[in-house]
Amino acid sequence: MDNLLSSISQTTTQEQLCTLLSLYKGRQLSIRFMVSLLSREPDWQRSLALLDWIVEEALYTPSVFAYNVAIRNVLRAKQWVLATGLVDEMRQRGLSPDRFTYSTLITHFGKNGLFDSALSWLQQMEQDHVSGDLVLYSNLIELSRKLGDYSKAMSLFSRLKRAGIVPDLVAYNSMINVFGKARLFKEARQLFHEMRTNGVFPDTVSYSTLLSIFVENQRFLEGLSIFSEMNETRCPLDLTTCNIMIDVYGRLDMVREADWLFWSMRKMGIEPSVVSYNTLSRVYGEAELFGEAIHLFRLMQRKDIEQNVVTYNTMMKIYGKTLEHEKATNLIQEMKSKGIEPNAVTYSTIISIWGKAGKLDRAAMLFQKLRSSGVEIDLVLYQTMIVAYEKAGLVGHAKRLLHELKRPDNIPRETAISILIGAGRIEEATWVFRQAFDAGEVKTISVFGSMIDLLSRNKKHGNVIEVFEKMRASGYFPDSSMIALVLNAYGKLREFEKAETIYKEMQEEGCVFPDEVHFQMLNLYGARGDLMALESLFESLDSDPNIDKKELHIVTAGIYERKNRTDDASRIMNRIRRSL
DNA sequence: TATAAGCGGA
Repeated sequence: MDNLLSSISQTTTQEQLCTLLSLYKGRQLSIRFMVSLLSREPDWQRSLALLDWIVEEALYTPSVFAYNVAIRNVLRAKQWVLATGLVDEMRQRGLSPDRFTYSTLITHFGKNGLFDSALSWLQQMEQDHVSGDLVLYSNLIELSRKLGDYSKAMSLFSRLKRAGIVPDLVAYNSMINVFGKARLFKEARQLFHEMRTNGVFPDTVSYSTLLSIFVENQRFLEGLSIFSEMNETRCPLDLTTCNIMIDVYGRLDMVREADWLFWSMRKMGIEPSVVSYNTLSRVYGEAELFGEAIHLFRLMQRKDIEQNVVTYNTMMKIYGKTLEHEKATNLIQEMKSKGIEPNAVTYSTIISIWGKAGKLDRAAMLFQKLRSSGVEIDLVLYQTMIVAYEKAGLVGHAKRLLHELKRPDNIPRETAISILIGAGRIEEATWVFRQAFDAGEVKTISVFGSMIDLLSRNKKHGNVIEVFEKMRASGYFPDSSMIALVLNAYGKLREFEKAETIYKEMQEEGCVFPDEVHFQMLNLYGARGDLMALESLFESLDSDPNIDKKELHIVTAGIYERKNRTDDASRIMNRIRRSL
């Protein structure tokens, strides 16, 4: 046997392999041997040949294990159809896929962006009563999170808990981020309680995650209170926490505190990183402490602290504020000479500075050069140039740039769509969106979101639904603001059934809605004149502890009033008085 | 599993 194993190498041809294997025809081969054969085989085509050989020549039914290895091999080669075929084949042989089969399938499909397929495998797994494990669900949650599909992450999290699995610290921390990104702050905070109930204790990352969520949403005061809670519970600070807090203090104009924190980091045993220096520079810049900022920049160089493209971009912006555009320009040369490559941020900063300094020709020339040189032009860079033209009164040039987005050359179509949306160009945005969607180029959930936003603002209800359906067809879940807009569009088109379906479907999936979405559904029932459904939804919301009761009663009573059902309206309002 | 920089006007 060992002989056989060692005589198979990468260069063995298909024919040689068959000849070799035929020597062993009829011999009893152990499962272990076959699996090791399969595992040693990195070439998916040959691994399939081996599997066939095992079946046909050795008259041996491969085990689930052997199939799992073969499936893994073809998946590594991105042979999705073959993998699916292998699962069918194992079923025909009376073998049931186990948790490793599903785990392999789901992780590979998911990591390659085939999210829909990954989820349908998950569905099959649940149908087969194979329980997924924490690792599998965590992987899927992480994937959804990275794609920005927070609703799907919530759905997976609720499935995980329904499967009786207790999430671990990493899973909880992921979900704090998910709820925060979905702007469900109350739910994000509640996770801290749930964690403690399950014996999982929030750590520095848990707190820093929540902290950064508040910062992202400009809720700096809540950030401060999280920070003090962190200190009260004696949760240790680390580099990231300090960096976030320097930022928070800066945004609250508490420069002295930012300064103090930065300079006491070393005493706490935390070495400030380039991020700490960059953040403090920006804080100085915004407080117009230009001397301090420049001093810090030089200090980094004197102390041989790594500087990066962010350091230079921040400094450039500061020179822009002090109207020293020559110094800003010189920084580009200086960074290049140090081997730091300028990026899209560098270019949009300098274009904006030149535009304000009246050097529009210089800005336009640079922009042209960037476009033809293949540097990735992103949303802000493109918009900066448009804005620079507009400010100089060159409206024609600005319009030409927008018009060129209909046929983007070296600009990704998703970027083109976002720019057109930002400029409020509905027709062009819709047109490019359709083109890009048909070409399979719309992969970012936020593009769907901002399309729906724009169309909804302009009362294009039919188009809202069109984009929404395309998004669902791509396997993405809508977030709560999208649900609100879609419910509204269905209502305007008097498609109440469809609205109800979405609302219920997403809830069954385990998505959490803010109160407004529930209230909107109540309104739709009212608009349809379905008072039975209205009453029953009202009752179920009334018993939900997470819903603001006072508002619920006011909204429901309002609906009854509009229907001239004053008795019902006062009945609802009376209940609020009773409960107070 | 958490952190830094660019537009600009709603």
